[in-house]
This record gives sequence, structure tokens and C-alpha cells, in this order.
Amino acid sequence: MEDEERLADLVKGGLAGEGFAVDVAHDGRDGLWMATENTYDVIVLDVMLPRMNGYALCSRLREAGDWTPIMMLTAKDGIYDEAEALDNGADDYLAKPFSYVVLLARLRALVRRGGRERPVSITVGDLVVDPAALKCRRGEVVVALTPKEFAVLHALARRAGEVVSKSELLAQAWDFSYDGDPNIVEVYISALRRKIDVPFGRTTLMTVRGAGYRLEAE
Amino acid sequence: MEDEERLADLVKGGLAGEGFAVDVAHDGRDGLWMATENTYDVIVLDVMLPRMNGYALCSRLREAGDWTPIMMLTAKDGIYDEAEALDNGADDYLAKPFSYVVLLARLRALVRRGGRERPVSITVGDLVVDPAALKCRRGEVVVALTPKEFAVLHALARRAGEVVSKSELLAQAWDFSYDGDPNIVEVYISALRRKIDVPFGRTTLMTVRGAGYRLEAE
DNA sequence: AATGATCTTCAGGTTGGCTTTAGGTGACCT
DNA sequence: AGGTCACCTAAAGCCAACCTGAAGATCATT
Repeated sequence: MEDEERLADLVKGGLAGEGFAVDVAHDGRDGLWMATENTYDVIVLDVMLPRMNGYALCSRLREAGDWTPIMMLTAKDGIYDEAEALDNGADDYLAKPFSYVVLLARLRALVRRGGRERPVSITVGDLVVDPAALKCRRGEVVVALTPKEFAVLHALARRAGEVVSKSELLAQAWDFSYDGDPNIVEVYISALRRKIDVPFGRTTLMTVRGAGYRLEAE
Repeated sequence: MEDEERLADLVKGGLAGEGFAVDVAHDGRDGLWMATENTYDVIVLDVMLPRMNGYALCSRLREAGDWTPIMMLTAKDGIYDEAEALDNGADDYLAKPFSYVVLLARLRALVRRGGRERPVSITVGDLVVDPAALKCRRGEVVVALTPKEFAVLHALARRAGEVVSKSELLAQAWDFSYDGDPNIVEVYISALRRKIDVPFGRTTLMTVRGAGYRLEAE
């Protein structure tokens, strides 16, 4: 028997003992199918799933409007995986190896709080920022952004019309371990302008000298 | 500055940008004191805290009947620590190093927060002063101000109708260390009049000779 | 290993706001 | 009236903040 299948059965057995009713799918396609056909309290998802990986399955479900709480199981444990899991719409994640106690505690917490509110896309004038899809568009034109660019834009869009200071942007778009040149913010602002303003002859991303930046609807 | 303090300041800055009001304690005793004296939406707790570690602080709070949601931060990342954190009454757990995105997602999950409290704009007659956007408008006309001009106007608007002395303005809009020519206040008053009064044929920013300045509604 | 994409650093150039200066205006007193 | 003092304001210098192109570093994918 495969390792994953053995794990799945263990989890199933344990959760059943806790009073959960459990369905198991052994690959991504089946999982997607079952998730769309049924209503679950919570979905536990392995990142490394045959036929469709966990991230993909997760985003597919979210795109389809399914906001069932999702717990993602990841093999690696870098912060990028965590962030990636959450970015893809998971509500929580657990790095392997994990203890049964922890999984159970987390699942109970997830079920109790009923999952996340659906992320809303933010609209600033004719600029639409979609956190769920990590995309943005101006009018009907889709603008491609790198993850970092998106993080900065998202932080600005969440507070559209307000001045967001450089240090706030640093705190929100960079790791706490980041210890580099704050000039990096200027570099990204510059890049964003080149993508969301210049091609459209707009100036919505304003500098407020000595204070920060402001994204305006106009 | 200690590493922990830097982290605390970063977290504080970032969360402040999200609309959280943040208090920071740099050791366990202070933390316990603050937690018992105030009511918080959520408590973020470092395991390795001077004078009383996170686990202890956590159980003490729970024993005292305080069930404020607690997010525990720890440097190690063994499953035992997780389990220990959860066993001690923490609601969630995060291993360092972590990213801001992750922390925020988790905190949001912990807190059921309403809309962000935005700093209130001040209205003086048909003059509206918006501290969040660092903008002001007279009627429907938006008036562009530099940060310094805004600081002076803000100080005057907060006490609309009252006389604000030159030295009060200096204290509020300039660094404590400022030791330049007090004439600078006059220069800024002049600039403000040119922007918020002259173009509208108004005289709301009055000089009170020998006393200071007064912003009137009229 | 190589490629391409993204992130970060660096350095030179530019700008705009802060501050100072200095001459002017008007108020108040004797 | 004349003098003094507080205030006004245009102009100019300075400097920190900001912009941006490019190169180096890092990461992911093939």
C-alpha cells in the first residue's frame, strides 16, 4: 500500500473516532469531483496528490465558489509553502511530519470558526484587484503582475485613497526577516506604475513625499 | 536594538496598517499586566519571553478566566511545541521564521473584526480635513497640501475656533528637536492661506496678534 | 547545467518640500 | 507722527526623498 494511502487511512480512522464522518479520495481529480458533488465541513488536502496537486485543487475549488474550510498538508516546511498554501485559498496548513493531536486540534478550530470569509476583489476606479486569483485588471485589460508586485498593490488597494507609508508596505509585502534596502519599495512602486498607470495614461499611484504612497480612484 | 524588539516593532507597524490598535509588552510580566488590565481582540505571544515564558503566561491567563484568542510564536518548530502551545490554551501557533501574510491570515481568522476604524476627518465649516488621505478639500474642491502644511492645518482644525499659539503649532507639527527660526510657522500659515482661503475668497485662518492663530468655521 | 523570471542592490540623476533670508506691511504705543 | 514690534510673503538654497535603469543574486523550471 502506498505511503499516502496509509496516511489517509490513519487519518480517516482517527477522525472517525472523533465523531467526524470521513470520505477519502486518493487523487486530485476524484477529490475535486467529490468536493463539488457533496458538502463537507472541512477538506483535508495533501499537496502532493496524483493527477492534480493540492494547490491546483484548492484554487479550482475557490474559483468554483466553494469556500469549504481547507486544511493543507505540506511535505516541506518553508514559509513559501505556507504562504503559497494560504495564497491558494487554504485556511490552514500543516507541515509533515505532524502529530495527530495537532491535526485534530487544528481541524476542530477550523470547523468551529466555519472557515474564511470569501476574499473580495477590490475595485479602485476601473482597477480591479483580485486576491483570490492573484490577478488584476484595468478596465477589461488583464495586467500581469509578479507576486511581489501584487503584494504591494494589494496593500495599497486595501486602503485606497489613504496614504500607506513605506514601512507599512515593507511590513505587509515582505517577510519579517527582510533586512534590506527600503529603496526596494520605490523600485516596486516604479514597476507598478509602469504596468497599471503608464500604459493607460493614468496617474493613480501617487507619491506623497515624506509620507508614503496613495492609490486613487480618480 | 534586540532582535525580538525589532520583530515586535515590525509586527506592530504592519498590524497598525491593517487597522489593528496594537500595544506591545517586551516581557512576560508586563504582558500579563496589560492583558489583565485591558481588553484585547487578540494576543500575540512569543514563547521565549523574558521574565515569564509564553506557555506560562498563556496558562495564567486561562486560569484567570481570560479567553481572549491567543496566537503563539515560537522559534523552534517541533510538533511537541505545537502541541504544548495548544495544550496550554493557545488558539493557534506559528513557528519562526514566518511571513507577514501568514500571520495576518491567521490573525484575521482569530479575530472577528468589523470594519477598520479609519481616523476621523475633521470638518470646519465647508473645509474637510482627512488625516488618512493627507488631503483636504474646501467644498468639493480638493486642495493639495504638503505633509508639513497638512500637519499645521490638522493641528488648527482639531481645535477649530480656538486660538492655537505659535509654540503649540511648533510642538505639534515639528520635531521636538527642532530649534530653527519660529518664523517658519508664519511661512506655513501664509502658504495655507494661499491654498485654503485666497482661492475661495475666504478668511477663515485668522491671526490673533500676540497669541497665535485661529481657524474659524464661518 | 542552463535558462528565464523574479527579487534585490546599487548608483546617478532629479525633484520638491523645508528652511532661511530679507524686505515689506500693518498694528499698537508713546 | 514716529518708532517699534509682530507678522507677512516672495524668493532662493539646500538636502533628503524619490525615481529609474541596469547589474547582480536568487529561485524555479527544463
